[in-house]
Amino acid sequence: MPELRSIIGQIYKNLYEHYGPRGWWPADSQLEVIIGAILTQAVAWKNVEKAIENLKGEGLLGYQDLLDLPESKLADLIKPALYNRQKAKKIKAMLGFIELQYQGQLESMFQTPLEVLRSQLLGVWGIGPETADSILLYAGHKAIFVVDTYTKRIFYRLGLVEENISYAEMQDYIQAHLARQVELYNEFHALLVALGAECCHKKRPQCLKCPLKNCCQEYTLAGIRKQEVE
DNA sequence: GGCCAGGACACCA
DNA sequence: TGGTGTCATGGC
Repeated sequence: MPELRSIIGQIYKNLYEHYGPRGWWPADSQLEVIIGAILTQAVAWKNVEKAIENLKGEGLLGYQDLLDLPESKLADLIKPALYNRQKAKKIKAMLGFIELQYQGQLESMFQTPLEVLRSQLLGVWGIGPETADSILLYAGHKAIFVVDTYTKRIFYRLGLVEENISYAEMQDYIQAHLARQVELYNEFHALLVALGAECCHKKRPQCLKCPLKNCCQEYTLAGIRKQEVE
């Protein structure tokens, strides 16, 4: 266990003791991480698994296979992941970027300095901050924290941040309180997702089994009107 | 059968 | 800059 400080460290510790190591990202290759990061946009991971299985089942999760695959066929295969036509377009845009900028070489891409590559990724159509950071952390092993809906919701309900905190602010907050280590960022994000998926749903503000203990009581203290909770 | 699930983009004021 | 509509499947 790395040295931890502040309340963030305590949250990490509680979650780690409750869930154990998550072993993220659930993928067999860097390319699979990239595809999964796009597919999971606005969707729980369980929806993505079937789409990934479809691609694997057809033997189409290789770089050149995906590059050659017609967009419409790709859209059909990833249907279970929701917004499939848009996501097919996004995957194609990402592959086009890798092809054009790095001649299809992921190793070369991930040798690019973090801030430079992040900026490039954000320039690709369909790649926003969370998707870019997921790719950088989980495929590129770069020390950057991935913020998602769960992260904001959990820290808001703990009374630590504003409800409408921006992506960059939330990321700065975490990174300022947690040592810049790839393994730490990897595990913490995965643990927050585990908690979020289990009990911090949007319309279920109260949860009796939360391993963070009383975070939902804090939720009422964080400025939420009581009738919205009850 | 309705509702909800790890975003990102376009468009508008 | 911030709010809103759009995308559009599958499981509970």
